[in-house]
Amino acid sequence: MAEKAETEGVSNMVAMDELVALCKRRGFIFPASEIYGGINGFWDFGPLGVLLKNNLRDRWWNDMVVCPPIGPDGDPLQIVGVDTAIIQNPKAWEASGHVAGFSDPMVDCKETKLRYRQDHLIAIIDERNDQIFAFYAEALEGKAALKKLKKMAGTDDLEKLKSVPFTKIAPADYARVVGPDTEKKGTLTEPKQFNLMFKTYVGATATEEDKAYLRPETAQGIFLSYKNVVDNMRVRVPFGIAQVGKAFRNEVTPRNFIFRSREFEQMEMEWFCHPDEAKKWLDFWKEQRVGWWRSVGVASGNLIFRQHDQDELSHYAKAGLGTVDIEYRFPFTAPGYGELEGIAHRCDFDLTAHQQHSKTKLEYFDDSVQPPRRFMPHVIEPASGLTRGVLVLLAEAYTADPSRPSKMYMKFKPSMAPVKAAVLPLVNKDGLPEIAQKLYYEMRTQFVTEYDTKGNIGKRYARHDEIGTPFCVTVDTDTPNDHAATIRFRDTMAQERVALDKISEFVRKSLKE
RNA sequence: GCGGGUGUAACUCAGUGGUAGAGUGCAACCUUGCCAAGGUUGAUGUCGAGAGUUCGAAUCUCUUCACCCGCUCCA
Repeated sequence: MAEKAETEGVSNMVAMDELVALCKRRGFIFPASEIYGGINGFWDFGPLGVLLKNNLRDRWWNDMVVCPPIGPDGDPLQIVGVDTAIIQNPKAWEASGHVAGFSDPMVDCKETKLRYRQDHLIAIIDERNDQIFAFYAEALEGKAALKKLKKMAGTDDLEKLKSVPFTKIAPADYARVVGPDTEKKGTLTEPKQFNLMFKTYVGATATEEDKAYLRPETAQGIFLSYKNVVDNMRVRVPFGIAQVGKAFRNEVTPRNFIFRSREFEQMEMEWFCHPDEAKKWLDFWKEQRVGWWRSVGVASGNLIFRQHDQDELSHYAKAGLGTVDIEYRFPFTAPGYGELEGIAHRCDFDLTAHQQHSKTKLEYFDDSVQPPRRFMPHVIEPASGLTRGVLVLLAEAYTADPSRPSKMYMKFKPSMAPVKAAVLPLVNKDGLPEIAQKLYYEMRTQFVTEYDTKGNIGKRYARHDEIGTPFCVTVDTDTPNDHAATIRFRDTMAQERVALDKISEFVRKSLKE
């Protein structure tokens, strides 16, 4: 990957295996259940990883709920937070479309070993000899497809061919089907169901009637609590409800470290607004969110917007203004990009669905305008992966530097860094530890600070480079006399001498940037 | 799920049937007085797991698990 990235002119891109190794070695992220051989698609956050994740989460929560942005009208937006149950009434997932839509029947080709989504295929039926050709919808337009059709049909006359969705073909007829990438008949297997929702059982008896699901997205919990929030919290449309929490998906193929795992964490905010204002808010949140990612230290050049094509839109977004993704240039996608956050116009899909299924009125009555109006709010949803965000921060921070002993350092924005400062006595004697410890006791009450006396000073700097500590405070032999210590900056390795009683303030200021 | 690859110490890896190794890291002490310096000492492995072949398996066979790459999937 690193080589590929370099040839494409992408500089400073870390190879994933190096990043994964660092994450393990320095306590960011471990394979889950490793002593039992691991478990596919699950990862544990180690001591540093959880600090990093919490920093990102807290920042999001602060910028969404505690201190929401100023809106287009110049007033602060109104956003409240919730923390809903991971397991809800299973009917909620029927209403949301996940029970039906969260499973994609797939067919495999025994000949070519390729796999196809059944609903992505088109069947061309040759009525004269009962042959059926399966094609990828988009591949049908090519000349090669035409050529293949003519060849297989044994004639140039294609008038007799009929096209139907492949889902209409009964598996019993698959023996007559020629797969998309082969010329043989009968190589496709029966469709297999891939249900991406985790099932569980509520109650100790665990019968089919007790079946429930682990949420595949946190958003539904917000829609389910929407009525309670509106009824009890004096919120007025437009307003938002935010939530951070775990979600679970039985991904077909968990891949790329924590990028696609089966248990992950989402940061989602549902913004409820009048249908006529959806466009305005979609544009607002789009800019707001990409700006936010920049503010936590992601370089603009590694972020792009990508508008979803009509046919890839989620079931809830088909009718609306679409979905735009904020994508990041991950090491494994470079020079391309991978999804980090989706900003979707969910229309009134969810509230309407829950209103129907639950028979509970969810429409909003707005009497702040003349004449008063009743409507189902539309939803603009900025939904990002916290877990993916952590991966972005890690990939973004990894900075090669052959000139320093560690050969690299983690260039976290100081406010995101797991450890903000380290207090290091230059040598572990001559009264230095006592002074350093006193300083450490003061600093640790304000931000995550480590105190380290082990090994020579170079080794300690190197270790803190690897975990991305932005400031190392070194108490040296002059300190007892001048009551000052040096602050060593991670990114430049430069040093600045600062009075002991000003050091906390110095670090605190730097963290606000 | 399919195909290919990998799996040996915390990390990187050597070890092709005969007593499990190196470097780094880690721990202790000494030395050291600002960038992984030096010295002494020390700990760590069911060689991913299970079964088989063999007098004997890290090594050969089978099964399984995990990770990586490709396909597929990714609300």
